[in-house]
Amino acid sequence: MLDICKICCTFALNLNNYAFMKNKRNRLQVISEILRSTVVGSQEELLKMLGERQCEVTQATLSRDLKLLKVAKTPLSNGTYKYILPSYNKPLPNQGAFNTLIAHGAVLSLEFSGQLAVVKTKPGYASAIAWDIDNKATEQVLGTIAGDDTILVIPREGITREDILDMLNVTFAEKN
Amino acid sequence: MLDICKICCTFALNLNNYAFMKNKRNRLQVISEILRSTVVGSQEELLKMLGERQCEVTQATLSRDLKLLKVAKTPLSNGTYKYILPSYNKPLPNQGAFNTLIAHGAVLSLEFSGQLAVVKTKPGYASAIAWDIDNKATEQVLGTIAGDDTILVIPREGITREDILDMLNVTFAEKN
DNA sequence: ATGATTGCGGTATTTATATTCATTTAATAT
DNA sequence: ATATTAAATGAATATAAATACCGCAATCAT
Repeated sequence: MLDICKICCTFALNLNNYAFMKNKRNRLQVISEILRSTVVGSQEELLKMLGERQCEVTQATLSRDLKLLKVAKTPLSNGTYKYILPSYNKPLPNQGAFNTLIAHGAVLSLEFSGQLAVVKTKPGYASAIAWDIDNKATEQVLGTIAGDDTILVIPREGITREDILDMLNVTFAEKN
Repeated sequence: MLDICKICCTFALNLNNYAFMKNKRNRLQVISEILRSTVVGSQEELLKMLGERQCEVTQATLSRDLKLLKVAKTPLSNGTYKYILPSYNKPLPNQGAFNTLIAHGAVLSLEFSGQLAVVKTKPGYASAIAWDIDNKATEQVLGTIAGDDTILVIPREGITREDILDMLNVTFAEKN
């Protein structure tokens, strides 16, 4: 007897309309967005930002949310701290070049063989794209080896195909 | 007037002899090792582990150390937390000749993923080093694939990580 | 319906972490 | 050596973050 909660449903259909929403799901979304686009150094700070976006909660809830989202707190070089989303929903810094290449059809295919991934590219493009992958997915990828039109991607230990797919999906998604 | 601190020098040469060391440099090293090999959820916990390794400090110092090392605290799926090292100061997996080569700068790192090993080198060095490996380690190594700055080493079946490390140490010992 | 169950979220609190301040220790210059 | 400067550290404290506890509201099972 599957019955869908009307409220949840409503919100599910309005994921991007933050104005009048005050449920968890949306809040998590908002938190993600903020953390993706801003350097936030404490929960209090984040709390304030949430407030500005009509998400009024307490620090306790925020702490729970961050735990749920697996947001890590990491020191920065400038002596401050930053909350960062886990890699699979982390923005790839400087997405420009890589996506442009995809958009232009430089990346032809992606296939897996066991733990390894192979990216086929237009001739000559491999090293350029491999460099991008190296730099944007250091968390998932141990290294890449590029020939002329083929890149071998070696995921880190513990990284699943899904992880790699997620990582690339984010990238691929951006092209549209 | 460049004069090298004798103590630092000593310690630099004895990075693995923790027994009698109680300086910062070493402690950071120890902390790295612990975090690399253990799930640590709080500074207190880490503090205890340090104590067991003759690094007795206070939480204050530890906090500063972690900040220095840019260690992030991240939630795990099981509801606990973990301190994680940033990827760029990940393991220099062992000591010895190979590390000397690392120190000399041509080989930047060696990491394993499953049965495979990936060697990172300075740009342009990969094929040269791969060639050496190919020729001197046919017993352990099935083959290598070199890009510009990355070598994929494919060990033969039954060859352990230890074997590979030993091989590399032997192979590169002669070079210095 | 009605009681059970679950998940969310706030308050108060505990626990954990960062920092200030004072002191010691080590490096550098004289 | 000795003085000077800088780095490292501990004790105490301030700040930040996690959680125990409670109540509420929504769903579920009967």
